[in-house]
Amino acid sequence: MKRTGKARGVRPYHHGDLRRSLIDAALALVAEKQDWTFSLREITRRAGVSHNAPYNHFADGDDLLIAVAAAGFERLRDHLRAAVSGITAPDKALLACGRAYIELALKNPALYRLMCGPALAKSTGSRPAGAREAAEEARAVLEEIIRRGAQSGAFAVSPDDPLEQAKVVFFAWSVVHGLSMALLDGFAETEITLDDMVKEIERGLLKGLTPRKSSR
Amino acid sequence: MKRTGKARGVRPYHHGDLRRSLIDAALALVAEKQDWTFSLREITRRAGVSHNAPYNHFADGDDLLIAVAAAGFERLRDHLRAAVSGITAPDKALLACGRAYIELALKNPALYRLMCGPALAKSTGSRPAGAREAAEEARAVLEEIIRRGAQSGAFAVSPDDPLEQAKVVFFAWSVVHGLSMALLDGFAETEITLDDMVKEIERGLLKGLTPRKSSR
DNA sequence: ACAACGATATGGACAGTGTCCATATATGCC
DNA sequence: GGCATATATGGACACTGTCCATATCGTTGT
Repeated sequence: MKRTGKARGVRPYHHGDLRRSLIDAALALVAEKQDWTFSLREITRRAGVSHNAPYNHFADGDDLLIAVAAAGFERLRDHLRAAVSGITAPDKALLACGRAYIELALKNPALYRLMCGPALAKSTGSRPAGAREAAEEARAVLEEIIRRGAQSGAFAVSPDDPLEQAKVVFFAWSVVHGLSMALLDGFAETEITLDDMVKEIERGLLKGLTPRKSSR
Repeated sequence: MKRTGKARGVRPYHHGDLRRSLIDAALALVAEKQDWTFSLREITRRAGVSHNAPYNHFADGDDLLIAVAAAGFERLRDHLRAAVSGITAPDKALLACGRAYIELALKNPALYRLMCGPALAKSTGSRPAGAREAAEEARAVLEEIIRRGAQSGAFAVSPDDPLEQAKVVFFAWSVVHGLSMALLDGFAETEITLDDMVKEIERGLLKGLTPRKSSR
């Protein structure tokens, strides 16, 4: 059963796929403790390896956490794709996308915070391939919706101005991100449900606050 | 000059106001390193005290960080108040408030992250008086603007429905928070300026995306 | 004024941590 | 087969958070 072996680099090694095992162990710890201040050694204990094993796959502890965040973005991407698949109306898709995003963030707050914090905070250069990539693919879901809405005339966005579309994408992303974070932070003093937030997205993002037929 | 001493509890002590000194030292470290992973002992070194001194004022390291976050919210509150003072038109005030918020967040990203992370993440009970208080006072600035806009008819919000107003406040806060974070996270692939964001707030929050005179 | 007391700071100690180094062991290629 | 290299292990060290006992100062009651 010897593999001809072209040194792909990303396959089971001596001890199995330890890199993946470590990331999974860390993901489990984040989910359990809702925190990522656990020690690197705790991860190795859970994975059943020596306390020095990670250094063959990660530069240091932060590097491992970045990889964990990357895994989180992959999940987000898949979740968003699944949520909007089959929905053709841009406004419906936008709401479904926002709902799915918030849903996932609230399901594992610590992981979401981890994704937003350390991983993205560091200079963009040092991020492993998967992280930036998955994050951009997640955003691509939203981009596609905005683009379709601009072309169909459902959104008040010029279909021929990519920069304007990019700004709207940025804004829409910020809205759901902000909603998620504000809720995570317990910033909603009043009881606010997921449906309330979707309604607020509809109201605030689609319709705006300025009266349609002003009384002036 | 002896004070009659009614044990107010919040005045210079034996060694001066060490509690405040420690918070200031930590604030300085956060600003310098743009990170809060430094050790408690490093703070004590900078403050010139023993490595055990903090334990007379804080339960543990996290407790100190929470106090640092509280100090950050006080700054934010003051900054917002200063930014909107004297602006009467609700829509102008809203934009000025958002601009000031983002401005401050971008000036010290690490502090802003700290405020949003550990401090607010923990259960609301354990937070020191100042934190929640200052955060609510900061939000009160926004609440006031929304309330005025609702009453004057500048915003499409019922002036008699506090819950509706609360939701709009929540949404508006989320928007600026999300914009700040998205920018901090380097999420804007295209070059986006502060003015761009204010314009996007105006467009997205006030006017909305749905065409006014739809072509349907 | 003075003594007793509580609050505040200090130094010592200990387990746990991150990371370097040298060493062992498996894997892939010839 | 044998060798280079990637992968895992154990030892070591400085550093950290936090507990404990001790020293010092401020306040309060009398």
